Amino acid sequence: MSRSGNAVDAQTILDAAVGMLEEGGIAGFSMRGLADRIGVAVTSIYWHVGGRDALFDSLTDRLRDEMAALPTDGATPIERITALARAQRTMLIDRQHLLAVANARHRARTLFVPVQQHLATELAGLGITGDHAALALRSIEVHVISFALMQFSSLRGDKNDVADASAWTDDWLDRELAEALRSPTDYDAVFEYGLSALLASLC
Amino acid sequence: MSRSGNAVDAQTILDAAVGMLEEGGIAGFSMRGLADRIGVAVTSIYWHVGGRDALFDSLTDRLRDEMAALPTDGATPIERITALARAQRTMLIDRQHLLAVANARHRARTLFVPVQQHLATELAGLGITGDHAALALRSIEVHVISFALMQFSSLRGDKNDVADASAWTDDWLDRELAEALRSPTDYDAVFEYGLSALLASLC
DNA sequence: ACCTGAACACCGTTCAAGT
DNA sequence: ACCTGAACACCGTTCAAGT
Repeated sequence: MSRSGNAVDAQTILDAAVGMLEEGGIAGFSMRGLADRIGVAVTSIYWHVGGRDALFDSLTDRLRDEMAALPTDGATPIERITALARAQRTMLIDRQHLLAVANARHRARTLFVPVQQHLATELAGLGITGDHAALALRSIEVHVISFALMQFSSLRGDKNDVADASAWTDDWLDRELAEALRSPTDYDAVFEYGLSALLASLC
Repeated sequence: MSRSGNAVDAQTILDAAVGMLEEGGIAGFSMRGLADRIGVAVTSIYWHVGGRDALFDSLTDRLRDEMAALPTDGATPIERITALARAQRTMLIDRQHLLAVANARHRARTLFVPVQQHLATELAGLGITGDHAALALRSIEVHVISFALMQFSSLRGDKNDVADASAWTDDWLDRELAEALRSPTDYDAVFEYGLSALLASLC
């Protein structure tokens, strides 16, 4: 419908898929809708990129490759690790819907791969190697990715935050705590809190 | 099909839904399939519990209520917090599919509600109150839940662990680290590592 | 090599009709 | 009050047929 030239290749299809996902999320995505958006029969998508699963896998691979260029500046190893974790988190939140796509394919952790080697180098700079390095690396990995995953998920259902919070009446043990728990979660603060706890345990 | 008596009420339907989810996961669940399993017309489910979303919400509420009875033994506040976090994590892994259901409704964090008050009490015992307590509480919350969510998701796509690991050749900077990263993630160890880092930052 | 339409086997949901 | 069948508007995927 929306296209005039007929240069339909895998890249064009993937680009259109990203656009569609950014507009309506994973719930708003369908093979048929994607075909309409490109102006082609559904079946032609199957020829170029395969089915839904294959398409989602390709999008995941694309996002993973984009993650290779994340900035890693900072004076000390700890600062560089922090910067890397923050930058990746920002990018994942930015690309919420693609993260959801990776997760739908159970491949969210794949997105961490390009960061692993950088992180291993920084850990080595701190004298952390072997099993300990592997543990630290994976802790940071899970913290960054699962956190983004959950934040994304929570933002979509923000009414629940309020509903659940109604359980916190003021006459409960700590008025300031009750107050804080009644307002929506400050994900940035919670992320930083967990990250610095993880990094502190390294030294 | 499978029932003879005709006592079809909301509870029976929810129980059957849990059974169906345990067998085939969220992907294997459908309203029509559930109706067949009970031996009733699909539309009768709509009368008793509402549509798919309402049904999933009810299952989430049920699981949330079950979380109220988690054991909290330990000599010190830190030990009791640790025990609580571990017990909840074990239960979430046990009920993987129901956790996935809650997540599909963007209500995974709801599952933490029954634990919140216990945790707040223990934090108060450590002299932690107000905003700091809120931050600590939510850090533990996100750690427990998002971790279980991700572990569940990863286990379903375990082939990726191997595929991604192929990037780790031995001639890379740290042989022992490469070795460790090539084998599948020990989620228990990573969970404990992150949890103790969080708790250490409390004191 | 590329694109198509038709068909298959599914979905969730609504609603008028039954008892 | 409870349950039904029919119908609507969707899905993803396959495959033989076209050019």
